[in-house]
Order: sequence, then C-alpha cells, then structure tokens
Amino acid sequence: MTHRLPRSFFEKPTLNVAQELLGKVMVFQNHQGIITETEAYIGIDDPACHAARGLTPRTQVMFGPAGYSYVYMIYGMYHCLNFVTEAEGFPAAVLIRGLKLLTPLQTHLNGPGKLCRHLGITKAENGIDLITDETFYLRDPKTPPPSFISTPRIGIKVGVEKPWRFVVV
DNA sequence: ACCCCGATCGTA
DNA sequence: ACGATCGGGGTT
Repeated sequence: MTHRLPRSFFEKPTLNVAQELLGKVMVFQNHQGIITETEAYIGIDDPACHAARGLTPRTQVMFGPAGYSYVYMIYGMYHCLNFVTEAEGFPAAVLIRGLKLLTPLQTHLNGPGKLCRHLGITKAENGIDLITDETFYLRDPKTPPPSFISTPRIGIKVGVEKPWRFVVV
C-alpha cells in the first residue's frame, strides 16, 4: 500500500525528476505531504548548483547515488531539503520548496526554509537513503500528474536564465 | 586566523 | 528594502 518510489525514479535526468516529484507524497516520520514546488540543480556546469565549486564535505552526498537526501544550512538559520538525482558521480539534486500537508488543515508549507523548520529537518537528515529508510521516503499516490508551470529559480544570482523551478497550478 | 557570502524569511 | 545569523570554503 505504500508504493514507495524506487531508486530508478531518482536515477534519471534531474529536470524529469523535478517535474515528476510534483504530486508525490513525502513521508518524514509522522508527517505526510504532497510536493507542490521543486527546483533542479544540475551538475558542475550549473553555476547555481553547489557542486559547481567541486566536491566538498558539504556537497559529497550530491556526488553519490540517487535517492539520498541532501540537507544543508543556509543563512545561518534555515535548512534546505533536496533529493539526489542522476547516476553516481554526476552531482545533481532537486530542492523541495513546497509541501501541502495531508492533515485536516492541509497547511501549505511554501518555502524551503519554512518547510524544514516545520518538519524538524536538519543536517541530521543529510545523507539518508530514501529507498531503504524506515521513516523518510517518497510515495506514489497513483493520482493523475498535476499540471504545473516552470519559472526561473528563486534566490540565486547566477543561472537565473534557466527555467528550472516547477510549481503546481 | 580571517573574510566573504549565501538555493531564506520576517519585518518595514 | 533590509537585517538576522553562522557554517562552508577559500585565502593569508
């Protein structure tokens, strides 16, 4: 009944994964929510991707196999949650920017910092294998894929010309 | 040891 | 429009 997304779902071109993640259910501990907004960060030639500055302790997980979490701290206050994509050795990930919680209130967590703060996601959640972890994974609700638009990515100073942000409409 | 900067967010 | 706040990573 879980329909957990397999590694093959993540081990694909990042733009495809970013779009196909829309409408999927993210499960983290006791939380569940529908993904409503994503951004793609693709390889060393994408200047907005952390991996453009090479392999460092922080970006190591992005160089590893697909289907792992990549969590980093930003502005000294917030964390951002990503899922690693593509083949091992190709550093890329999808940033999760929006989540509609599957609660009676259906709270919409819009913004990567607020999303992590609400769910309690920190660097302790970096490098988790979403294919095998007990309480952190993605689920396919088997509903029709939602319609979406693409826009430039938010909050970056380089790579702004690439329309690699995807938002459910 | 030092310095700069950032895939954000709330307030003004 | 701007400040909060601090770790990562490059430089000295």
